[in-house]
Amino acid sequence: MKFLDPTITVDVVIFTIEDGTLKTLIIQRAREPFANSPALPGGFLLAGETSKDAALRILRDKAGVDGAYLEQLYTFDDPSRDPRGPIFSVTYFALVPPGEMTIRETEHTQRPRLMSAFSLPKLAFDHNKIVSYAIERLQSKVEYTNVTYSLLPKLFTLTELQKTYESILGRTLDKRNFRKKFMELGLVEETDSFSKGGRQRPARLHRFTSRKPSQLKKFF
Amino acid sequence: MKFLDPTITVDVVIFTIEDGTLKTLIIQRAREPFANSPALPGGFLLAGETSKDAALRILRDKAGVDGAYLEQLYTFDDPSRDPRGPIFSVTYFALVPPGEMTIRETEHTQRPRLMSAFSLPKLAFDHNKIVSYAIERLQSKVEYTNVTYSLLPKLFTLTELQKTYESILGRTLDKRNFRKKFMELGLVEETDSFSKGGRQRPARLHRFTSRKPSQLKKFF
DNA sequence: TATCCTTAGTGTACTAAAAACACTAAAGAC
DNA sequence: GTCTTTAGTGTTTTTAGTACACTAAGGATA
Repeated sequence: MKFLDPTITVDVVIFTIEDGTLKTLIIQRAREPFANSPALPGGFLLAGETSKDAALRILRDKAGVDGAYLEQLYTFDDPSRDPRGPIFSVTYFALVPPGEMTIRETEHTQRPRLMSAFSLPKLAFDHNKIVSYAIERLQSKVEYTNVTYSLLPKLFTLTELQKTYESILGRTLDKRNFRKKFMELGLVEETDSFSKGGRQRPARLHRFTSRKPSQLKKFF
Repeated sequence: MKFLDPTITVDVVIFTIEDGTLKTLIIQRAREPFANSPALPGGFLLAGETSKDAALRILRDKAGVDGAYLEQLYTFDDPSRDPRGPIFSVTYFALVPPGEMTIRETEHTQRPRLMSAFSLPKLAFDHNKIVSYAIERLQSKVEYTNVTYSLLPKLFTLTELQKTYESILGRTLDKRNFRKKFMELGLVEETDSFSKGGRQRPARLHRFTSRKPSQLKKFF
């Protein structure tokens, strides 16, 4: 009876909102296999690291982000997923507020960029599957929890909040019902500040009453 | 830069219903670490196996079950979870209809038995955490999908169906509302058979209209 | 400085789903 | 034949969800 310890990698789906669209950080692989293919940021586990440590390291190195929301997604281990042999990928997804990423090239990754999560090109390995899985998870999370606080700046307008939901769920929501829900549930509260710089009526800025994950009965 | 490939184990939370209670298969470890402690059935990955293969093998070897519902849960890798060092556990949960298990001892496991999932003793490693996680997942699955077909025999009474839900959710449900929901959603259908042997009015036996997983809008 | 354009902000009426609730039916035990 | 036990069945009330249209305020422009 032979035991096998497959190699372990960690891949991270890093979501953010840009131009009202849900986007994911995609890099271009510098090396084989799948050299020059677009792929998720990821890498091998280093000695002494947990998978979460590795995910945090990838977030820091490739996106310049500390303290983002991070959640384990699934472990992919189909033997055909990597031509080099059986390689387990423990996957995570991260949520980063708009504009907080500092995208950096590294030795093995080129041309890191944000791409629309819903219309990605063919990615290396089984990375398209991983992204689909992450979107699915994000969509259901967003309907039953307050995680969106980690996709928005500290202060935001209710329209920005709504657009964030719409860009994740892929459908439009009713403005009045949306606001009613949030105010009734006490998830957000008014501040005394207003948005500036638009060429229209300024919008009141709001903040989340809590920036800790919490489960909710219902949502949309 | 050193890469590390931690050892990979697979642990399985095997649920079934016995005496109207949600139970889990628990074994007693024959060896260190945690010799003689109760624990989840599990083991190391064999050469060429995926984690799912290993979970199916464990189900077959320890519970004598083929073709049960099986779903990956989470990958636990806290460095302190195993005194031997960093060992990743890819965990699964399985659903087995009542009476379909053939519990077997194996070389490394003694006294396999079903125990109430909600009142387990202290288990080896982080196995209590794994069970909590599995219960949580099962509870939410049961509210939004038809997975319970895999916890019931082909033919069952509506009372058995309701008791299954109640034992998983840990609360009682209204008989009329429960039946209405199932019939309206078309999840179960009547058969011409009736339960026998009770000392009361026989109950009509029902079956699921479909035994494939499907998502539902709402439930309980 | 008046008008226009754009986004902000607000409440009510209708519809659908969930929850609460109590009696009759049929079999076996005694 | 009576008692005990579980099976089986609809309606009403309550709650949550959905649909919907106008006024407000600032910047741009003529």
